[in-house]
Amino acid sequence: MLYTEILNDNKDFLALYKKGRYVASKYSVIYVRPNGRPFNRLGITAGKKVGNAVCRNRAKRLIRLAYRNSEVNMPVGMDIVIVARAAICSIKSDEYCGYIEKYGLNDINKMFRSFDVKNKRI
RNA sequence: UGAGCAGACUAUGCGGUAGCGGAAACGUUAUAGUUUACGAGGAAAGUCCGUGCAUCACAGAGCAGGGUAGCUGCUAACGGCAGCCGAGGGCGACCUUAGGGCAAGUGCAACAGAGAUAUACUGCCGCUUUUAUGGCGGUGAUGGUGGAAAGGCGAGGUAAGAGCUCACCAGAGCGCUGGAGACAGCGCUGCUAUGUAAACCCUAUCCGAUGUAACGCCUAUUGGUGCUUGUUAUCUCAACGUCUGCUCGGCGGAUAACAAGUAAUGGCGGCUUGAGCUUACUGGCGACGGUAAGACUAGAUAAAUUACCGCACUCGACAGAACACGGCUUAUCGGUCUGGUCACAAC
RNA sequence: GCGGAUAUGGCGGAAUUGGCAGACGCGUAUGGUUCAGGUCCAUAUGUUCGCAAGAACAUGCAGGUUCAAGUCCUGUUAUCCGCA
Repeated sequence: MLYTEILNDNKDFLALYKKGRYVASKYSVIYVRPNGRPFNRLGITAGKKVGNAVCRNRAKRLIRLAYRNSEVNMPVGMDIVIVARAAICSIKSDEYCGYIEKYGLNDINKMFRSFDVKNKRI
């Protein structure tokens, strides 16, 4: 991945859930927060509720694929965590990629701008 | 042809495009990049057992605690497997089986019933006496209760009865024969001994603890903290710590101050060449063993096998390695093969 | 990776050494009390079959031991928790 590192630390996850903004949908929940670095950091969560190990792995793969496909259009300098939901196992990858390109990108950009405005005011 | 039994194998296939993981080669000061081959399972799962490996402790003994339970073998080991024995089921192929001991001791057996591990309500019989009831004695055949009533059933016997005697059957002990053994067969003795050990327990046998986040190596920096070593001071010879829960016993004197070293964090190793795999021959009824040849075939650290397209068909189940291996158990769409059995029909 | 606990009516929650399971409380339904409601009192309340009497099945699920299992043993499913 081009501008992206892997978000690894439990502290960062917790901070995101507390202070970040989020968009929920049927398949996933996206949390976003600016990190003040020249690259993005991506974390993926697939909890026990999603399904068995095969399901969880598939969810993670789909999310990584979708992120890779639309990475070019993303803003830079964000922490992003995507939480998988149970419905993601039963759909094709096309559907999820399409969803991310159509709605997810929009939402992320919106949220990113809203953070920007806040920072300028301060 | 139908039904049924046992065992083995397999786990959609092929092609294209893009992508992921570590490895090798090329390349670069170094990144980047390019190419090549490789890249989840029969259960990878549950974690129910057993091993290896690593560390800790080693001075051992006893008790406690836990596992196993027909015999003989196989194995690194096992609670696994194979063959056999006993018991039970099936017409049969075959299947199931925690299958030592209650004839060492203790406990428990509700309700019902006279009585539940030893007695006597109704009976039956004998003797006695106020002759219509009581007393004494014998009896466990009769009645009902119960899961179970003192081996079963028949005959003899008796006042009535009773293994009291006898035949057959079941059980126990002893002897002989066969077998490696579990056990089987035969004979004799004897007269009986309720069930429960998946109740405590007894017998035989096995078991140290912790798990690769173990553990080893390298490394940044002040202070505090833990550990180790050295020096000094104080206290004393029985407390404290440790060795498995306890006891005996063993080992370390203890506390404070100062100095030096070390650990944490991160990285690397551990990490995959193995009680392994394939093929051939061979020993054994079999589990399994032996010999020879060949190949190297996942090793990640938020964690890699995917996505899409096309074709084919029977339309694709359960499901994803995290130190490794041997089993067991559970989940599973189907398909293929092999060997027995029964029924019907034909020859 | 390692280890532990729990499961009983609609809900909470009993049932001691195996011995009549559905105690007790809440809830629900019906009736009474009241002008009306609440409170209070009484009765009923697992499922199936049955006119009824009653019978069968019921302690997460599947087996086993026992005369008898919620309780003992084995396997399994779900939920919850702990350690690192």
